[in-house]
Amino acid sequence: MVPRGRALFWQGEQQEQTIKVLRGVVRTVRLLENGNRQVLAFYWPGDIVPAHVLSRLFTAETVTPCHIVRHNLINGAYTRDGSADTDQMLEEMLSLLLMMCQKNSISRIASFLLSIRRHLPDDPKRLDCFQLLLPRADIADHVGTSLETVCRTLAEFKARKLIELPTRKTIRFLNIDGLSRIAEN
Amino acid sequence: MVPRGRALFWQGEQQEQTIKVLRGVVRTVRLLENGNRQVLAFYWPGDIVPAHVLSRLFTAETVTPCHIVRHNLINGAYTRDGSADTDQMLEEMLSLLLMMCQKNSISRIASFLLSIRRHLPDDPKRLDCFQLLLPRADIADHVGTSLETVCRTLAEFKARKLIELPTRKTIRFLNIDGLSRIAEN
DNA sequence: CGGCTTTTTGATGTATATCAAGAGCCGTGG
DNA sequence: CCACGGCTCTTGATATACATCAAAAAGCCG
Repeated sequence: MVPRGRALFWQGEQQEQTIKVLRGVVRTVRLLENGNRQVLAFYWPGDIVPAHVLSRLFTAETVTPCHIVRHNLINGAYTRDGSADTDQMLEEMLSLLLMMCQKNSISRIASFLLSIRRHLPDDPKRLDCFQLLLPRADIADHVGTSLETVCRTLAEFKARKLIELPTRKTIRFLNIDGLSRIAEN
Repeated sequence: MVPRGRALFWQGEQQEQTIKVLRGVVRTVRLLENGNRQVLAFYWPGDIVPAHVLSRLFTAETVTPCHIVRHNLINGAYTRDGSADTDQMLEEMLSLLLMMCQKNSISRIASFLLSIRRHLPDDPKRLDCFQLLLPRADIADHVGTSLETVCRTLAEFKARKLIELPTRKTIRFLNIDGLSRIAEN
């Protein structure tokens, strides 16, 4: 079990591994010259972090406490096609790029919510609710705004009855179509 | 010779080729849902457009009249490692991403100018001047602003004596360090 | 020389960053 | 069990960079 906020590898250190997430959430991050962070992607239970292709460019960190398995590429029984990892990274970067191309943050946040929806674990306490595991700052650094804007946008979605936020880390989706329309801009 | 404004391949049509630029400039472009364009990259004489990896996602078009050679991957004498093309595309997407992460367009445009500087052909008529082959709209769609902002920013660089613009399509760099400082933000 | 495209510049409105202060939540330790 | 300190989050006020609309100027080609 890896506690939250730990680095799994650092930007620049070459990895010969692949990391599978069993429980929790992992993020890949790049530290920018101007001091800002860019979150490339989040990895959910079942996802694979292709460490050997990412590690040159990104740092991986646990967003929550995590269970992970490291697969050694050299001698381990590694079944994946080598190009699959590169393809996955390409896909991640493309989807981030397309997100960044959307002009206003409201549609970026809407499409982000839709994209993570299927991954969120149920909230045992509440019906139809999910645990929104990510801090606002992480969302902001992924979609390219400030965390204040994330807050305000979520508040606005709530006001428009697109979502509910029973607690800060709990979300209920009320109107998926409405969110989709906003996401399309 | 391919005239300007022609498509070399269309987003979605699978290519089994690679395209080498001998003269002129090529751009790869993606049409976005909201009607906007995103220019992924420009290709200068000597550059290779890895058509077989890009063509699923991007369209390639000539920015100026071009001389190109198409290399067939299947039976042609193709010396490049297959993964080199994927790597190149990754690099292109990463550099675009990092560019989009810079918050203000002034630094994006500064770093863009610096990045194309070495590729620009000399202007035979003027000393120390280069032919700025790209239309403002292409620059805008690459760095993610409006073409008006590109104009104003160039005008500002001129006012600050960082560059000169003897004609619309001619540029002289007066203060590279100054531009670099702006690029770093 | 007209007519077309590209570029420039101006005026205006707006989204969002930034600064700031307060509120809610959580874990630790008394 | 409560109290305290430190986080994260929320909300407000303000400033500003930039998009957008519009019109004029410059360059280009037949």
